[in-house]
Amino acid sequence: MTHPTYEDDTVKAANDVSAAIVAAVAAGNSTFTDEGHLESMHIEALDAIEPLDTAAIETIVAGNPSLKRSAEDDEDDMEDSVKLRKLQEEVNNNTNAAAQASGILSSSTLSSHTSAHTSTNNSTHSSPHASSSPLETHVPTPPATDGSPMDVSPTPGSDTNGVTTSTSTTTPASASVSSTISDKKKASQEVVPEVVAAAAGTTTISESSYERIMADVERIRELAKIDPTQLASYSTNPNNQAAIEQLTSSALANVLAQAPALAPSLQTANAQLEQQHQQEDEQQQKAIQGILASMPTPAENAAAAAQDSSSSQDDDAPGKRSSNRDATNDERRQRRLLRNRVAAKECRKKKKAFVKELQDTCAFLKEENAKLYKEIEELNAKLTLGAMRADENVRLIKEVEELNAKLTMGAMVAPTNHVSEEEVTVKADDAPSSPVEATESEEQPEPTPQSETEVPVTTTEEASDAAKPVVASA
DNA sequence: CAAGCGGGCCGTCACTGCAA
DNA sequence: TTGCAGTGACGGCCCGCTTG
Repeated sequence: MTHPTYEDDTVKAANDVSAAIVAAVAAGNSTFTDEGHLESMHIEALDAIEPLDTAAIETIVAGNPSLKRSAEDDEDDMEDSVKLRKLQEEVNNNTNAAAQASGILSSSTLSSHTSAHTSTNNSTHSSPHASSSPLETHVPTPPATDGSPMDVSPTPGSDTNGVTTSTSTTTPASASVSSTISDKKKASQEVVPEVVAAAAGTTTISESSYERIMADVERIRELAKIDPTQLASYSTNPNNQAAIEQLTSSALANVLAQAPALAPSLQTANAQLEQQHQQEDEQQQKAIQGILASMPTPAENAAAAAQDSSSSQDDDAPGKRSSNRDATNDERRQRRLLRNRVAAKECRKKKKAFVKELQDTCAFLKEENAKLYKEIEELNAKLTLGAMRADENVRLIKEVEELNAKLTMGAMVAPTNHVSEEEVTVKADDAPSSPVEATESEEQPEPTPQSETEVPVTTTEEASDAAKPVVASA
């Protein structure tokens, strides 16, 4: 797992220490309970296992339960596995973002800060198998963990559960660490508090994640009681780099997932960068003004004026109209050209900004247009559906009218064929007196689309009943 | 690998509008 | 009227890409 934004030396320094820890574990010194172990370790043992490959390291680490990551955050748990993949995706994203930021900052004086940040990440995110150096076991300050056992905020020279967190100040052998690594460590330690502060002040790390991280840190510290010289000796073997990177990837993903903590620092860096650019522009303007001011010296002006048989007066400040009168034609031309160069630059700059703004506006309008088109399509679809329903209603109404007409026709025919004269007489007595009432009573059972299906199955008697008033009125 | 081509950047010229 | 800022136009140079 290589992070392109990390400075190679810094990564190497961090990986060197981590690799040495892994090597020491592989050599059998997996339980370090006190400082005595440190002194009792043999460098020869480390030298013997330097050619250790990735598979061997994983086998050894897997065989030691105390070194193995807990099941809750290992691949044994499918859920965590999925989470891990997500975290790794976030890591990639954050790495890209950091790469961009680093690329931006690399051109400025802030590059050292950026690289220090990233290197700090690399050192802090190590897994127990490839733990970071005890020289820089700086852990993000836990969010309000009063008296919590997880509160392992690093204090140089302080011990937590008897584990020395900073061998650079407590272990005499640390002096033998290579100067290159020491320089990198110093650079990292200078910036670590900023990151820690940013992490503690601006981000909210979930408790589970924090516990996982702290568990890693604890394991790291247990493994970290190794002579730095041994670490350095192991780290010199390039064959171990791949194994180190592979082993650090898991814990790295855990902590890098909290990378938003770096956002405030990156924003600050960007703001500083913009401020620096403004200062550079101002300096450039001042330089140009200085050139303009220095070009027509009074002596030269006097000489030129004498040649031109014109009066020689004291030169005024640049920009004043009287100054150019005293300058020679060539001087005036040079000054004009210089001003025009600057003006042309400004104009092009302005033009580019304008074009960019236009492009942004165009992109925005395109997006907005697409949204509106989609909305129009939706509304048209709704309209079409409504029109279909209206047509259906019209069709149903017509059908009802036709059925009513049929009923009417059937009723007109029915009395002559099927109804006896007596019934007609009786019914005629109950019939409404006026035709208006007859029509109203007929229309009373207004057929609805739901009742429309019942109309065709109306019996002849019902039909005749419905038609009786009509017959009576007729 | 050299030639051609296109794009970007820069310097310069010419012109316009504004202000002293 | 004069100086100056702003800007379009033009040409030169450089760089990257494509092509034969």
